[in-house]
Amino acid sequence: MLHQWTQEPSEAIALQKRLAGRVERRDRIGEVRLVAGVDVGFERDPAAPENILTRAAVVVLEYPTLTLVERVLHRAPTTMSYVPGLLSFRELPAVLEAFAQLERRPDLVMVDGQGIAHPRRLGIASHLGLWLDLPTIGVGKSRLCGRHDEPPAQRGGWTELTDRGEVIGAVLRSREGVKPLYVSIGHRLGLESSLGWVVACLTRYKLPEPTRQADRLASRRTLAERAGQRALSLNPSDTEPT
DNA sequence: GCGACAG
DNA sequence: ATCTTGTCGC
Repeated sequence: MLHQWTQEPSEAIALQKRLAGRVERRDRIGEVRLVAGVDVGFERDPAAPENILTRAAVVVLEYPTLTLVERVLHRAPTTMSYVPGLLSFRELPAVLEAFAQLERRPDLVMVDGQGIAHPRRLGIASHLGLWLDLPTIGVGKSRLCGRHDEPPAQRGGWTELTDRGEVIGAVLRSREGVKPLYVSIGHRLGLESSLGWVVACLTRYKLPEPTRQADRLASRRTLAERAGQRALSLNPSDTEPT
């Protein structure tokens, strides 16, 4: 499947403004048995180091056991550079290709990035939710916009993330002693429910299992890179043996 | 005009 | 996001 997305900032912004009105901020979700996690990473093309490849990772976990049941890693040429606020236009094409390769359709999707906690209320989690017509949640590791107080120190504590007089998300302490997570509505789930699902998928780490597993897959070193690392640790010297 | 700015 | 080794701490 080929998705030729707009690379024109003005067009992308206009589209975001139109789509934002279609995002559903209330619960519209059925029984959850499969939860997906999405994350994207980048790597240099081994064949042509001057080119950068986008790596879209999607994992599907069974709920509530959080057992991995499926995973897809899709590589595609990177078409657009990173522009704050237009992340989905850079990463979604590859993510959609990955979803197309999935055998099972998840009931809920957690995305590494913002949902409506975005200048035009259409972060990558919301954009993906609309495209797939699935409930989604934005789970970001840092802030794009909005203001907030420091969330309580204990696990599960959270404070509101507000912007222009509107609550656009929550800043959640997913683990003690670590930077909080930025949770926001993606699509078809309210904020309280979104927080509930994220907390329900937390184990012993900072990230909930869906995005943590997707993270591992997206940033996993390639076989060649791992071979290189082994060579380095065995060869404290400089050049690689040929 | 001056900062801020998911990944 | 990615480039990168060791290091401080539970």
